[in-house]
Amino acid sequence: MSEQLGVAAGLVRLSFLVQSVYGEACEEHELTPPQAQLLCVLRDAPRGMAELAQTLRLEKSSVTGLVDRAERRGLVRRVASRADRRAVRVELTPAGETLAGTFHQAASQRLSATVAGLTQRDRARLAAIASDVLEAAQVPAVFADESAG
Amino acid sequence: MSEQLGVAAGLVRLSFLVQSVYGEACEEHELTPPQAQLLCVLRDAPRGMAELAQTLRLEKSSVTGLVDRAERRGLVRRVASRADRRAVRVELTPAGETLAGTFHQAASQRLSATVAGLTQRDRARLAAIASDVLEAAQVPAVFADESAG
DNA sequence: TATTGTTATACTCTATAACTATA
DNA sequence: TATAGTTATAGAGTATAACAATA
Repeated sequence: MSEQLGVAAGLVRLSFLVQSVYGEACEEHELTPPQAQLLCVLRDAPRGMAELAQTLRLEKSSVTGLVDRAERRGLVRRVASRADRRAVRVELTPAGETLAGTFHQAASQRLSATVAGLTQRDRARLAAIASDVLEAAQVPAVFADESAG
Repeated sequence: MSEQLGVAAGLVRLSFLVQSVYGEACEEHELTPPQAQLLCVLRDAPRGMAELAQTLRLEKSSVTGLVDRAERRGLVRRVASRADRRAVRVELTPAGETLAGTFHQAASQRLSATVAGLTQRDRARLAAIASDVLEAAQVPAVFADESAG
């Protein structure tokens, strides 16, 4: 039995653990974490480049490169907007949609396994507390929920 | 009031939030997240390169570069081992020690602020549940605890 | 003028493969 | 042979600054 961590250290270490598990799911699907994030965001709906920059917390020029590489791999495509001739909408290709779905499922399973040792009650508490924190922080939904909840 | 997330989505989104807050503390101190992690690990004790690779989950060659850049910035230094002439020990310089300390404090404060909206009881539950998960997962301590608890 | 997006550039981070030196 | 660490190389990711095109 190790000592009880403070909440700050607990959050940091837990987040590194989660990122590590998420990264394993990425490797399994030959995705880098930023690419996986991109696909997961686009699963919800197509986005413009500026919108992606805001959601992913990146500079516009970084999004250009990220989308370039995903497009080169056939996972997303740029579609010209008809309303605004400056703008593009980035959307998943069928291959990207499939990959995004299987990735999301695999990541969810790995994360569930990571907390499988907790009691049912503690898992519910963890989910509830996380929801509270996220709601207060107004975080963009960068990973979809698919719980029965 | 948004819906209650499932535990997998809650963990992923929470971890992105925490990484983002951690990243802000990094920027404030002109550190990249991997550099900050390196300093925080070395705060505990000097380490060999192979040991660092394991703790940070990086290849040895990646650690070489990370330590190179930190050393160039005067934050760490390589000290030849006397027991094993192949080996080096990486340790914090005084400047690195100071920076590591103020970074850790700043990050802790930001994280505490992030969960300040929770009840005292929920914060304690979150810390306890995180401890349980981390203990089960055998995670290396990449961010020190300095709570009273 | 403001916004959308790209290009040019530079640096950090990371892995793989091949290497040196020591154990 | 195995281990500790570095070098060479290549690619992803990121930011800043400057730019083009459209609103």
